[in-house]
Amino acid sequence: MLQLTRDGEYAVRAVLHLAAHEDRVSLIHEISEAQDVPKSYLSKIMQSLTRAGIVKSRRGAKGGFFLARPAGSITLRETIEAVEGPIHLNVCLIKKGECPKDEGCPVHPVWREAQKKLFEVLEGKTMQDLVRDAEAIQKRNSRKLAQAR
Amino acid sequence: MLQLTRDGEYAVRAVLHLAAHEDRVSLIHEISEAQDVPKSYLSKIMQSLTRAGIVKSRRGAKGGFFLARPAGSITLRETIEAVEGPIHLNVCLIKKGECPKDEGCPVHPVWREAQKKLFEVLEGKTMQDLVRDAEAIQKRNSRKLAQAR
DNA sequence: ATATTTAAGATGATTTTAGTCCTGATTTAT
DNA sequence: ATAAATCAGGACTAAAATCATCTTAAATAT
Ligand code: SF4
Ligand code: SF4
Repeated sequence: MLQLTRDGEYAVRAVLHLAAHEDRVSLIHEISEAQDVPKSYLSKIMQSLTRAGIVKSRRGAKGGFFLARPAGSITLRETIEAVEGPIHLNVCLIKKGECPKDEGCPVHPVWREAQKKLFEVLEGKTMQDLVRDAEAIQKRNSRKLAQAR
Repeated sequence: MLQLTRDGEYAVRAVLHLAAHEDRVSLIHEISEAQDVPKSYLSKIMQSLTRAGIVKSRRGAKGGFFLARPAGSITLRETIEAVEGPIHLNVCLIKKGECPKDEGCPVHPVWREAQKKLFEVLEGKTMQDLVRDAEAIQKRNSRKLAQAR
């Protein structure tokens, strides 16, 4: 359907939450509530993110999740690909020869270009950028609210 | 999975075939063989394309399919959307409020930008362009073959 | 020890994908 | 008129993906 799955969407929310609270560990329960993601589902998402090396976890009391690397080094693309697998807008972008027509196909280069542009956008924003953007939006919204009273 | 479905891929192949043979009607059977698309599946695809006003059909002997409009006015985007429905890279792009968090979400604008870039690419090539590109590729390939002998 | 917290795997309902097949409607040729 | 050709529409299906949930095991702090 050419649309992000819940896996990808939830992964972004979770990593963004960790980036916004980089100073401490966050619990599944807490992320789930704050980001509106089903708890047991989120548990699976976090496992993928951990295996992908984007977040780290500690089990047991005082355990939880935290970023494995600085928020400024984590992009939307890698967060999504950590849970959805590599993005390929069309089968012919998986690898050469995956579509038997790729050599002489005039549409193939168009998909390559489209995917390149998509990646540029998804790699252009780090989690740090997004946390800052969120703060700016918050500020703008409360200013608007103040004006409206 | 953030990937084009067979519907979209087959639709593009079919419309491209019609664009490359704009002077005459093409049969399901013929498109199916030339473009390597299952015949009965293609039949459904052509119905969607007809309903979307991209191709026209004539039934009966001497019937078949042909472009409803000049190849230069048909883009990849509309061909794909004719069979897959409107493209939305994430649910929040479906319409305002579809995701309850969209107002304060820092990721939302990123998806808007990504989709805009995708559309620019998919609208930047018409079927006429693609037919010409295909011819150019053909010429290049046969020249290479001649050199190699 | 015990309470807390993640890891891993099994399970399952629903939807989407990727097709097939059959019947009917329409057009053309004879 | 009739037969042949060709698309239109709908029913049907198998397999995979999506979106979860639940249970048990392992690790950690106190
Ligand atoms: S665009 Fe061309 S190369 Fe890519 S899948 Fe379609 S036919 Fe194959
Ligand atoms: S990116 Fe933001 S607005 Fe879009 S679906 Fe995710 S949370 Fe909602």
